[in-house]
Amino acid sequence: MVQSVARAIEILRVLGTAARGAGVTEVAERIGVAKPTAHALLRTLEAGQLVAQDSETGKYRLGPALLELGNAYLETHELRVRSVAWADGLANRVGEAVWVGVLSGDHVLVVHHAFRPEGAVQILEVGAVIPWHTCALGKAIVAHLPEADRAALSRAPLAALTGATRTAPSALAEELEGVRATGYAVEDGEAAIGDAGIAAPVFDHTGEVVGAIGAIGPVERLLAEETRHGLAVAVRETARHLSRDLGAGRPATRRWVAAAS
Amino acid sequence: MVQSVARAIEILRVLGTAARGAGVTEVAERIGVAKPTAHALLRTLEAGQLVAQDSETGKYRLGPALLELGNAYLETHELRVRSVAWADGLANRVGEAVWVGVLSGDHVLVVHHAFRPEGAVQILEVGAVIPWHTCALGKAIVAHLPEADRAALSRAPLAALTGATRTAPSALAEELEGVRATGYAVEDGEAAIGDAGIAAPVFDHTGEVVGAIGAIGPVERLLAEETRHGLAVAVRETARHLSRDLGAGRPATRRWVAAAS
DNA sequence: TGGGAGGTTCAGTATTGCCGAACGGTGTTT
DNA sequence: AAACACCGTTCGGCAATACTGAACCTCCCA
Repeated sequence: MVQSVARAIEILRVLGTAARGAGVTEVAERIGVAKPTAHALLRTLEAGQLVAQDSETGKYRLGPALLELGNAYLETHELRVRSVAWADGLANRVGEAVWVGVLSGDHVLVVHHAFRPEGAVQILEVGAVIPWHTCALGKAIVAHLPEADRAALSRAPLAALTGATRTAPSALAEELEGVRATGYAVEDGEAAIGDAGIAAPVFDHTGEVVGAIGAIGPVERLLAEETRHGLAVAVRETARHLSRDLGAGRPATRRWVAAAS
Repeated sequence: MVQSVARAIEILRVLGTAARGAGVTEVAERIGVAKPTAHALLRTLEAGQLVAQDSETGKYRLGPALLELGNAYLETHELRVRSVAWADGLANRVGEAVWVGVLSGDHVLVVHHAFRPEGAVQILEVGAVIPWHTCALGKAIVAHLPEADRAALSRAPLAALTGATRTAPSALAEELEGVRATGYAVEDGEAAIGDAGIAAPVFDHTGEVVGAIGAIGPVERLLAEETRHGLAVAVRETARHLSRDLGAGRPATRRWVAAAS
């Protein structure tokens, strides 16, 4: 482990959460180093355009190179690249916005967002992060993780974002069991009031979950009795096709192939 | 300057250009360090999720945290935040896609993309980078940079992306003069054949250029004699309003206010 | 005009990161 | 089938390198 690099990464995290930027002194305090140390690290990051210094206030903020690197991450991301066509198709088929997400720590990271076909103004959510237990994507992924990983994630303290958020490990374990049985996960206002989601897991050629794909929208449209089932089927089918694209099929996931063909 | 951090940043750059990821040995060679050194740096970056290791091939690629940080950069970016509403308005007014960009080194970085209103499938270009001299956004920005910066950028070797790309410093200097005179810049198939752009500079409260906003689309629609002028006016007006939003007005940029009001 | 806060520079010290050599695994060649 | 070559990884010792305390400068505020 390289100490200075670890500290530099901490600095990026600090600047990412400090909306208006942060000064050398503040950064030094937050990461627990002397002021000149923080300064040297910041200058190095600045040279690489990972942070930028406000010419007036002297405060530091995140830099443009991060956006470039984030974009490069997306372009080299196997799941994301393959999912674009499938996500657009699904969005057109069900008439809702579609998200593709991966697990990053204990959060879900949205790596693709296909807009709702006849949508008005919609904001792009690529790059957004959501606690795994509050969204359908997260539950679909975690339900299919190896036992050990799943247990670790369920043990950690789970925040309640709305009154509907489930935080009890036992209730979640039960719900994940249901996800494995039906092949899809549902969220009903657990991350934001009124928003719902239906998502299914995506596997790669080793048979491990690599992410999930799902539809997002208002509770009224997504979870209405008459549409809900059809939507779940469409999402699940798309997830299977996408998994096949990624090479899933033979070893641990034969059942998917059998069901899809 | 912290050596190890600078090297870590180099590694990110290397991984960003290596489409299929890179191994320890390759990374070590590219940045000119011993194999164990590269390994230690990679492990540290991996702990911070800035890179991820492929569990099978052992190769390293960029990690999800970069997308999160890139997103955080966008959300704290003054110009980007303020431009969202103006860009959408402009896109609706002129019926074309609208980009907002900033200068990052000698490239333009797209920080916002408003889709064309009645557009079919459009891919999102946020995070994309384009050489400054091949796009309208870049020319609009560079034309209004301080003399010294402008000279430095024009001196550097300029790549030709299409047959229409202007690379001669003298021709560019003349064009930039024209940009300053008219208040907007034009691109005609200089980055990609058939694509055109019209952009105007955006200033902040200090009177310095911070970026540019412009319309993008096929040459036939954008540069047709009958629409071209109206489009230029709309773009320029939007840029002025956006500049005012950022506090531009009194000191060095009085002329903009006078013209706009 | 004085005080204080914040960003920046400097020089010394020992902590820390770097390298050479060696290990274990995998895929390829002979 | 055995030997080879390649790659990611680990270890230990040396010294280069990065961290710290103290001081400087500038700007802002009282």
